[in-house]
Amino acid sequence: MRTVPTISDVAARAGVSTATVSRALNGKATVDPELAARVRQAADELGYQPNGPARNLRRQEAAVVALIISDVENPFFTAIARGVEDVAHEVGYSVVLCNSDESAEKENRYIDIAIQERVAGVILSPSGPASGVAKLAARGTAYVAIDRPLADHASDLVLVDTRLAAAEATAHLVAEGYKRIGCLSGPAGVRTADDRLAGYRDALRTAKHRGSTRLVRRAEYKAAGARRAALDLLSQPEPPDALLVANNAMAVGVLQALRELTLRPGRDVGVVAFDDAPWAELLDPPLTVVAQPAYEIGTVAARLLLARIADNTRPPTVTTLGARLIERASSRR
Amino acid sequence: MRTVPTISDVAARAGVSTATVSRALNGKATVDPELAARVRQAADELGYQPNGPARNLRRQEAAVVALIISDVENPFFTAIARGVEDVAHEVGYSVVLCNSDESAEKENRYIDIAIQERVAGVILSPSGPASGVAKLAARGTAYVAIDRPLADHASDLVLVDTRLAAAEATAHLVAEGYKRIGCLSGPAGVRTADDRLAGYRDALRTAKHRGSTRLVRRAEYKAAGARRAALDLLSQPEPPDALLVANNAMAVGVLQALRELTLRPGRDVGVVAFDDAPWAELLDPPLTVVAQPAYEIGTVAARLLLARIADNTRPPTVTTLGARLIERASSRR
DNA sequence: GGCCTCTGGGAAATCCATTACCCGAGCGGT
DNA sequence: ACCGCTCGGGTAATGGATTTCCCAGAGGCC
Repeated sequence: MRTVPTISDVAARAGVSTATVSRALNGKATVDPELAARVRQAADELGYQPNGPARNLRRQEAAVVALIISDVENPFFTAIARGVEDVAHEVGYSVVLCNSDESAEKENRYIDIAIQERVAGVILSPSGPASGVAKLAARGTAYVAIDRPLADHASDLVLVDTRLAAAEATAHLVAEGYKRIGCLSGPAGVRTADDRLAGYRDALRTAKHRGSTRLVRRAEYKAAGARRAALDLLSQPEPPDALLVANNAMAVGVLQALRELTLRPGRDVGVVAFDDAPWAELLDPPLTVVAQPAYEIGTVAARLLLARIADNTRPPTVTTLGARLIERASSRR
Repeated sequence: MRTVPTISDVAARAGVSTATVSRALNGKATVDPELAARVRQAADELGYQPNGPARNLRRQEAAVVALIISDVENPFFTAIARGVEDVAHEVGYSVVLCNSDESAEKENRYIDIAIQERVAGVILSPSGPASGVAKLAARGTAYVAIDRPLADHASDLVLVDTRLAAAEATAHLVAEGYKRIGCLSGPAGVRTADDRLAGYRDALRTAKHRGSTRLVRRAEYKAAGARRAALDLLSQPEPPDALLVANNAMAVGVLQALRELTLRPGRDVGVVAFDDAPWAELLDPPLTVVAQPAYEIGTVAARLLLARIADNTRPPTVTTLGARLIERASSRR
């Protein structure tokens, strides 16, 4: 079992002190260039890699940001991850991605780990308002919430105006002549789900449509639950003739249900779903979607986080991005 | 700026030594239950969270495994991530997900970070045979390669018999009566891409079909390149009447191209693509796919890694999983 | 009762990089 | 020639948890 070289090994080999090695390797100004070169060479020859834990222990902070998202398999969140990563890397931070799976428990576990590892900051999509972020705040760890707001208003927030987007999507269905527009949203208590439902209701009210609880269902943000809910909605005596679907995964379930009932999107049941995906336009008919600026959410959140890492006393901000309705044929008769 | 409680604060409050606090909190056998309770209470009251870097420094290892994948946005890899996570969590390890983006440079960067942070082990899908894993081996860090083999045979490998799967898929197209079967594979040098192409050729040979380089194109494992390649392939004088497509993202590009050329999958051009996705059966016609056991790759790799963390002298193993052809209508005339 | 063993728990060494502090050499100014 | 300053670089303190080593006390045995 070979032993890993430490900074003293490098120092010995270069004939200098460990302090000089540290300064040279971290590019501190005041090191003779020739010495610095000798140090770098010694480090290379030994294959020296600084011991991260020791460095972080001393520095009291790791050049790492944690990104806690609720579903790694959802393209919306992976696009956010890309945005965060791109910005973080520019300034030498690494991103570790943690999957909370919509479970408050896993989310808390990852928050604890983030605190223990003394990461520089955390970006998270909180599973609920009673989130473990309080611990981050208590600790003074920088954090930014995305996609869903937090009960407290102590930190930065990056949101999408999802209520407005839902209203626009619904208004679009109204304009296309659908009469009994239904809504399939996520779990009660999940803010995006509540907002999308509220936006749907806003638009119905504006259009003087009669809403009905018979036209609304809520389910997990997943395909299976959405499929069951859609089957249920559509097999009623007076079924909806259009559906607003609150996310990508649910859209899959809804489209499965339509297929099982041999109903055609568009002609038989208008469909608009949240979140664009590469395959949405490959469907027949192509799926009308509300495209959320996922990548941008990531970049904005990352920049806010970096600013907050630099100065945690800055006042909290709320950034609200717009979503864009992409009209395709699934919402046209 | 409040100061974070340390183990000595807990020790003082519980009226014991730091050694006892450490033992109590880590569930070591030999601590008086009453004392242990007092320690736990003190820790709770102070909101004590052990300092990870300090712990890892002392332990010389963090209870973390790094998973380096080549594309976070590819459902194949996110499914693997789930598998790894599920197994790792059972035994108290955390998983950090790193996205190498098919770039050897980013991959190397993440390997360096993994080494520096002294993670317990690494699971990675190597971008190429000349991968930075040599550093892991030199360091004695446990690692497992997935999806693609490594030049050395020094560690565990979890693969899919992708050559066989490609041959089966091609044979299926032959059986369905397609005559000029083309192949769209990933970049040369990427092992999965080479294997899939080889399997395709195996099957043509077996079926006594004449292959032709005119029927083969290679592109990045992404939609855009695949779209261009497909347009190119299909606008030749004697275009293919069927295509084997080497991954999920490429399938999107191919289907876009078919749509642009108003060619219908199945009837006009048979299509089989690697990787199943929830939306594959929503297409019209539904897409025939080669479903790789992604989740299982993750669980198997994680278990191998844990075994190797426990004992790095165990002989290297190669696990080859099978893929399953799911016949849908896109490969039927 | 005396001696040995076993057990719980404390003191202090340890992990390794960073950095505060300090010292000596060299240089310019008078 | 001397003083003071700057600059490069060494010494040693530091961060916080774990773990080795050792001791005191309890209990068992003859």
